[in-house]
Amino acid sequence: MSKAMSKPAYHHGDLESALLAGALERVRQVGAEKVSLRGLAADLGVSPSAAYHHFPDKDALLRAAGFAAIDKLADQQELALAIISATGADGAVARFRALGRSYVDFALNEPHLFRLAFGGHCAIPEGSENREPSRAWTILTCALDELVEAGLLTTEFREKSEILVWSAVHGVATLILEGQLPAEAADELFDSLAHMLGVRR
Amino acid sequence: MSKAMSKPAYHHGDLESALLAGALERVRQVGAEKVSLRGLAADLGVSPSAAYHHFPDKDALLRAAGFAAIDKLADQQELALAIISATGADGAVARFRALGRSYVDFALNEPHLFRLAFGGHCAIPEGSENREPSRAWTILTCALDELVEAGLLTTEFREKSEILVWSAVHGVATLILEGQLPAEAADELFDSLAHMLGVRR
DNA sequence: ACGATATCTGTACAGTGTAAAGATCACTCT
DNA sequence: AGAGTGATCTTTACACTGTACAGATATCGT
Repeated sequence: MSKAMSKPAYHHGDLESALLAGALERVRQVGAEKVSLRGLAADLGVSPSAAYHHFPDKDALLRAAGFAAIDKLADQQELALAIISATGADGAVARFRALGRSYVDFALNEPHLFRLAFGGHCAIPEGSENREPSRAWTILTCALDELVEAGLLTTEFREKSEILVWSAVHGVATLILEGQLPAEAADELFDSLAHMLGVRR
Repeated sequence: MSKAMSKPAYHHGDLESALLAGALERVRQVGAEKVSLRGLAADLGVSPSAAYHHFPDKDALLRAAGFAAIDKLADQQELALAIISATGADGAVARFRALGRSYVDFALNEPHLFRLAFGGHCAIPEGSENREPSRAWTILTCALDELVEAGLLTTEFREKSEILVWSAVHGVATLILEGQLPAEAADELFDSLAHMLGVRR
């Protein structure tokens, strides 16, 4: 009943989390389409088909790794928020900007993880009414709430801003990543957003 | 010296464009990671390794197909512009909105092509100074010019809008496609953009 | 007409995902 | 404690993949 708790178990330890961690790291290094289940199993000292007792598919393993990557992105965003707070940079605008920066930095520093997360492997199960908002979403809404509290953003305009901001930041990250926009585009975008939000009376 | 011009050539016709068209169609139907070079060759009545006289790699073929997909997207945008013009909808805003719609419609109607185009297969060769702007870019800038001419967009704000608008539309398309945003998010985004641009004095 | 060259075939190999059946260990129940 | 149960892993095997290499074949320039 206990799964993947502590390190020593019996045959291997616990393969499930080892597979997940290994897959995540391998994707991080060489990209999702170049990781082989067999190679991963070999590195873990386990037989080629051992993984099938923990994941129905290679795709299922990669999907799990993709969700872990999404989580890593959220971690990094929270870390960026913590850092900017410690730095003492006052404004809610600074925090807001730091969020955007950390998002595109993640995309550029970990392109394989970013593509794994948003490249079709982690599509949501389709009929999902009870979809809890993703961590990225809640982090974003909190930052927007701060802007509203600071009087920098109209309440009426706030709700519309959610989708706009997330889409813009995500879009610029992927477009830079795929070479469709130069790297400087990110800062220009942040300028536009700040100008656009901060200028509201 | 002539490559891939007219239909009848000698052994097969011209394999190069047949391979490209076949790859594009197969990706369209089942997704890039499920097309096999061998299966494609078999369907074309050709030996397994025939493709290697036209493309150095399977990846090279897929990359070529990806660029074709990008072109298809641009085609669809121009078609959307033509339609909205014929409809007689007056404003530059309507044209602008039609562009956005066609972009996310393409992503949702042809998810596999969209992912092929922006999923890492078509990254730009890195050191590209003389990068001519993509068709999507020029189409977008033209639409923005129209908005400026119509007096709906400040010239000062226009330049910043380019990156913002493209990023936002591309972002919302991929986020919807990956299930991170509901389909209605696209229209809400367009509202935000229209509000944001049109409201400028 | 005749080489030169581009195009395609045949064969082969290493590597892949995964299905099926058997082995091995931890744990539970009496 | 001892037997059985179920989870975990191994072995073996199969169909399939991308692609290298050595020839065959048809086309074109001269």
